[in-house]
This record gives sequence, C-alpha cells and structure tokens, in this order.
Amino acid sequence: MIERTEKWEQFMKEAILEGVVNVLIKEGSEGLTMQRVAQEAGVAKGTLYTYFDNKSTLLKAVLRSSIEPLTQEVDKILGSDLDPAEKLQQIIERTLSYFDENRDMFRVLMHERHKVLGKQPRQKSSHYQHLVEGIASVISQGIESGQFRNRDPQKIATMLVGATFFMVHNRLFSDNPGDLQGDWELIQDILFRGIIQTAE
Amino acid sequence: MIERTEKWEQFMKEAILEGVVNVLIKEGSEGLTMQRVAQEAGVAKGTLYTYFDNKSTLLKAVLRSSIEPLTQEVDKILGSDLDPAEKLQQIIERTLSYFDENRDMFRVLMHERHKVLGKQPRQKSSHYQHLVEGIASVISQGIESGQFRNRDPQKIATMLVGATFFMVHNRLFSDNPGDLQGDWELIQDILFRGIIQTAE
Amino acid sequence: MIERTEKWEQFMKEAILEGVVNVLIKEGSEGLTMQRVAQEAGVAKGTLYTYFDNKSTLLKAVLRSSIEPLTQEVDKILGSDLDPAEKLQQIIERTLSYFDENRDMFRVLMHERHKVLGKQPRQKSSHYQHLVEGIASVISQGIESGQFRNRDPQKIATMLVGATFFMVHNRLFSDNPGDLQGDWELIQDILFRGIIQTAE
Amino acid sequence: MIERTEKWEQFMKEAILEGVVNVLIKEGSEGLTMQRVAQEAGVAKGTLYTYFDNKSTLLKAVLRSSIEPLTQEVDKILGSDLDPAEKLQQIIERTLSYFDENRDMFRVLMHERHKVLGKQPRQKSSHYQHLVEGIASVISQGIESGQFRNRDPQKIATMLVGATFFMVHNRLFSDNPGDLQGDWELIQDILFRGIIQTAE
DNA sequence: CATGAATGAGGATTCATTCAT
DNA sequence: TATGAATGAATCCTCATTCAT
Repeated sequence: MIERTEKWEQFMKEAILEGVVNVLIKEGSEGLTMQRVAQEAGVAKGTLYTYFDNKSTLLKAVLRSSIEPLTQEVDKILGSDLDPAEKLQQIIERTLSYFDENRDMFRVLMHERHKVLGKQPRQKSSHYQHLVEGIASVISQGIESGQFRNRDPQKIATMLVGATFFMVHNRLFSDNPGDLQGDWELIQDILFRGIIQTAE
Repeated sequence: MIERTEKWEQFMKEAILEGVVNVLIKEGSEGLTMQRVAQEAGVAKGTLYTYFDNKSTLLKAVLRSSIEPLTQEVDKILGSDLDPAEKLQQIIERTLSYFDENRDMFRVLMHERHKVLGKQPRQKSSHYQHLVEGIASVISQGIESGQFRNRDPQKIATMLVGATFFMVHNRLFSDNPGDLQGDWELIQDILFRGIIQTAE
Repeated sequence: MIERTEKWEQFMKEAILEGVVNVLIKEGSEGLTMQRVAQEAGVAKGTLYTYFDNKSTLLKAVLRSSIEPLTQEVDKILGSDLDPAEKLQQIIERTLSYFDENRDMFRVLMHERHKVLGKQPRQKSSHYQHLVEGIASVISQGIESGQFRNRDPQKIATMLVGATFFMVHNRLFSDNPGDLQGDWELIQDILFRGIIQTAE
Repeated sequence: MIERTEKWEQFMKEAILEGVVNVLIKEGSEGLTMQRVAQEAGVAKGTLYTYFDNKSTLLKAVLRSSIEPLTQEVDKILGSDLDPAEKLQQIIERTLSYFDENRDMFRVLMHERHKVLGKQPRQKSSHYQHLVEGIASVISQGIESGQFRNRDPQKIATMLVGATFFMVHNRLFSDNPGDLQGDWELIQDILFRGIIQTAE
C-alpha cells in the first residue's frame, strides 16, 4: 500500500516536473506560471501544491532532476580506478553526450536557469561546483603522478569545465551540431596538447 | 540647441542605466522595478519612459552599455597588425581585466543576465557571439601561418572563450580573486601548450 | 445496533468539536482550517463532512455546545422558586464560574466568535438573547413584588448582563483573575445598591 | 502644492475608508475584499495600495477612524474640572449619542470588529482600554472625595463600561431604539443608586 | 519635459469541498 | 464509513505603463 502510494507520488512529481519543462520549451520562462504548469501536467493548479511546497521548490526540483543523472555518472567515473587522463576523457565524453541526449530540455534550461533560480544565496549550481571539484582532484592526481604539468588544479579544472560547457552550449544551439565524438576528442586534444604547433 | 538637447538625452540615459545597475547591485533582479530604478536614478517613474520605450528596452540597453567598451577594445586588438598569438594574449588579458575593473556590476549582471533579458529570439549575447567570431578568425590566421595546429577555428574559439569566461566568473565570485596576470598567463599557457607533460 | 451507531456518532461529533476548540486555542481563528481540525481530531479531512455538512455548520455547533451547559443551568435557576434577588445572585455566580471553569476555551471563543460565525442573519448569540430575556422576567417579578425599583426590565437586564459579561471578559484575559466570589459579590453590590455613597 | 497633495491624500484615504464601511454594510465582513472596497470607493484595486500598505493596515485605519472622535471627546471630559459624578454622566451621555449618530457604521463594525482585526496581539480595542482606565481614575477621585462607595475602581469601571456598551448595542440593533436621554439617565440611575428598592 | 497617482492585468497561494477507492 | 488526493474558485498583492497636470 505504502509502496503504491510512494510510487504514485513519484509518478505525479515527475509528471509535474515534465510539465515545467514543457512549459519552458513552449513558452520560455516568461510563461512559466503555476497555472500553465498545471495545465501542461494535466492537473489542477492546486494539485501542484500537493507535491511541491511552492514555485521555488518546484523549480529547484526541476533543475536538480535534470542534472542528477549526469552527476551520478560523473561520480562513478571519479570513483573508478582509471588513469587520470582517462577519467577526464570519460567525463568530457559523458557530459557532452548527456546534454546531447537531453537536448530539448537543456536548450531551455540553459537559458532559463537563472530566471528559474530565484534569489538564492549566491551559489553556483551545485552540479557545476561538484564537477569542478571532482576534476580538480583528478588533475591533482595527474600532477602527482607526473602525468600532468604542475599548475593550479582548481583553475585548470575551471578552464576545462568552461571549455566543455561552452562546447555543450554550442552543440545545444547549433542547428547542426555535428559529430559528437569529434567534439570531445577536440576538447581533449586541445586541452591536453595545447593549440600551438610544436616541432615534433 | 539640438546639440544641447542630445547631450542632455545622453546624460539622462546614462543616469538611468546607472540607476538600473545600482538597483541590481543593491537588490538583485528580484527588486528591479521601474519604481526602484527611477528612485535610484533620481527621477520620476514616468521619466524613464521618456528615454526608454519600456522595461525590456531599458534592460537591453544596460547590457549593451555594460559590455560595449570591452567589445570596442577587442575590436581594436582584432584590427591591429599583431601576431595571432599576441592578439589572443591581449584579448584574454583585456577581457580579464575589464571584468575585474567592473567587478561589482558584473557580479550582478552575470547572475541576472538571463532574468534581465526576457524572451528574446534565442541569440547569444551579441558580445559573446562577436568575440567568438573574432577569435575564430585570429585562429584561422594562426593556422594559415602555421603557428597554430590545424583544428576547427570556430570550435577552438568557443573553447577559448569558455575557458576565459569561466575564469572571469571564478574571479568575480571569489572573495580573493588573486593575481590577475597569473590567471591570464595560465589560460594562455594551458590553451597554448596543453596540460600534458611533454618530454622536453 | 442503532443505539450503538448513535453513540458513535455522538462520540465522533464531540471529538471533532473538541478538535475545533483545540485548533482555536493553538492557532487562533486564522489557522482554523478543516485540514487542521481533522488533524487535531485525529480523523481525515473527509470524515468531518460525514458528521457536519460544512464548515459553517461545524462552527455553529461549536458555539452551541460551548454555551449549552450554562444555558441549562441558568434555565434551572430561572425555573426555580427562588426569590428574584436570589435568582439574580445565582445566575451571576454561575455565569462567572462557568467561564472560569472553561477559561481556555472562552479566551479563544470570546475573541473569535465573530469570525467563527459567518454571515448569519443578524441575531445576537442565542444564549445572550435567552439570558437577557430570562433576567428581564426575573426583574419584572422583583418589581411586581416591590423588591426592585420600577424601571424598564429589559434594559436593566441588558445592563446587568453587560456588566457581568465585561467582568467575565476581564477575568478571562487577566493574568491573575483573583477571587471569583469577590467579583460576583461586587456585581451584586453595585447593581443592587449603586455606586453612590448614601447617608445611612 | 504640498498643501494640495496632503489634502488630496486625506480625501482619498477617507473615500477608501468609507468604501470599506459601505462594503461592510452591504455585504458584511465575508464580502470584504480589496476588489470590492475599490469598487465601492470608486477607484482601482491598485489605488488602495497607494494609500494603505495592505488590507490589515486599511482595516485598522477603519477602526481607528471610527472611534477616534469619541476618544477625543471623552478625553476632553476626563481632563475637565467637573465633579466625578458629572464626568461619568457626560461620558455616558456622549458615548450613547456618538454611537447613535453613527448608527449605520457601528451596526456593522460592532459585529465585524473581530473579523476585521486579524490576529493581532491580544489587546482589547484601545478605545475600550482607554475608556476603562479613564473612568477608573474618575471613580478613584470620587472615592477619595467620599462621593462614591469604596470599591475597586478598575472593576467598577469595567462594569460601568460593560453596562453602557450593552445599552449601546441594544440601541444599535433595536428597530426602535427610543429615547436617548431616557437610556443614559437609566444607566446613571441604576449604576449610581442600584436596583434595589430602598426605604426612603 | 517631468511628475507620480491611477490603473488593472496577472500571478502565487489557500482551502472548503468532492468523490473514487 | 473513512480516507486524502484532486479540484478550482477566490483573494491578496505587484508592477509595468499611461496620462492629466
């Protein structure tokens, strides 16, 4: 019975979250009213409040749910016993493909993220934060093992994430994003070896 | 007379734009009401509409005016007869310092940008667009001259801008941003030579 | 069987009425929602509607049940063959002690009474009405028997009830209500003999 | 100019307060919505908020404005150099006539008072409080001068106010309130000399 | 031109009530 | 009978925009 109830709650929450994303896709953040979300989710306005305390809570849940699967995949990679360079490769790869796989949702969320998140204590989106820290630790390992050049890991991680994020962004809003593999190989290629031609 | 009138108009517009930024700094985008802007600019609410058609127009003007000086500096560098690598160096340097110099303003705009810009036709902020294109052309030059490795210039530019932008972001929201020069040298160092340790 | 069922209904109704009072005590009339009443009564929201048609009906029942015992006691006194002055004495005494005995409940009801009673046809609370009429008839008796001065019994009753009611109110909201007997003796003393010093 | 503005503000506030009273008269406290008040005052909903911060503030203003004139008259009497008994007479007289003069308004406010005043810190309406205290001090004077019998002045005042208030109430809701003078003479007569027939 | 009072559409949220299980 | 999820009408309040002075 409880089983049943909890499943239902989960189901409804997901339906509502999906409603939010659909409204965002159709109308952008301007049109993101509770009324409209309810309509899109196929429930009454009041029902939203059965599952989420208020609009802010609902929107935070949307963001969390949109990024959580990626966060978990990244964590798995971080926790594996791969070689640092390989970890970075996989993280970049997974990140790019994750956004590709959820293109519609992120085309919207990327733009509306800030509107969606009200005036919360200035914190970067936790996924971003988490990702940078994870990558920084990988880079530290790489430096210790002599595999990577000895530079501030935090900052290298920031740059790596920045470059990746912008590539993602590029793919998301390009009409013809092109070959996925080409992109992540390019990121690694450039970040790993630089853009300068070296006499070899 | 017309001269005089135009100067006045310019003066008023700037006062109002400054008012917007001040409100954003003091209250965040939540508190960004026309009333509050008028108050901060020291004029009446109705006066805002003498100079700007509506809120949206006003906010777009804020964004444009905040980034225009940098755009111009970058254009000057792009148009100079410097060596491609030097152009990139200078652009990175100027970008980092520009945001540093206008730290308070951008700490806010960076976060509120999307809220500030309503439902406009999905376009990346024009400065960003412009910057990526300019850098892409520089990279093309570098590739042609054999100075840079032959990779898709558009994508390299995207990554470069991404990395730089995230470094800016990092500095903006760090309590102790640290040495500016160190950061832009690091960007060049990594982007130019990669993070992999090479046998030398 | 029917017996059993009716007892159960009575039991449930009382539990619910008590729930209302508890909510009022804990949250005031602002917090008086059906949800909250149900919670306090330990039943589901829907169950309330099994026993009471709607909120208004429920609240009227609360008021009625809160005052009914006193009404009955007063009726007993009125119906007794006591001397008019003694009747008044006993009514005043019983009224003061009844409110004292149900202090918590009336501290709330006194304040929330009007909010609790919606837009009913302007009628004074029936207990009040009943009380004034009963007292008026006692006073008439007293006048006829030459015991009381000949003044409009209805109005004297109104004043007597007013004075008593305000004393009750005073006790209810005083942190230290003090001696009960002192108060009702004072009411009688003043109402019976006046406040003017008479040469005796 | 300022003169003009302030007068206007006063005028608008009064129009709105009157709107509230009219709504109460027509619909009772159930129908007391800001929308309805605006309509009745002949302004737009938003305009109400130009003059009053919120509903609660508006309603408090209604109550205050309804009773203030009486409070001032009573204060004048209390501050005069009349004889204690005369002070009481005049206060009672003025109170009864004040409510008579504003019959329509108080017929409503008397009933809706509590609904109108939300969950404010349990304080008796300040006028009531003030009145009881003023009268208590008059009674103290009377006791000291040997004019009144020596009883707890606070309690005597409470009773006096209670009796008066109920007489007011009675007049307010009686279709034929009858002679005003008769009523206040009765109050004095009874309160001063009691209801018991004394051998004369 | 400048002003700021007035406007009213629009949005978040609450809660009495219903009804399928 | 009991339940509590679903409903949606109702309400307060905000704020961009207008316009008479």
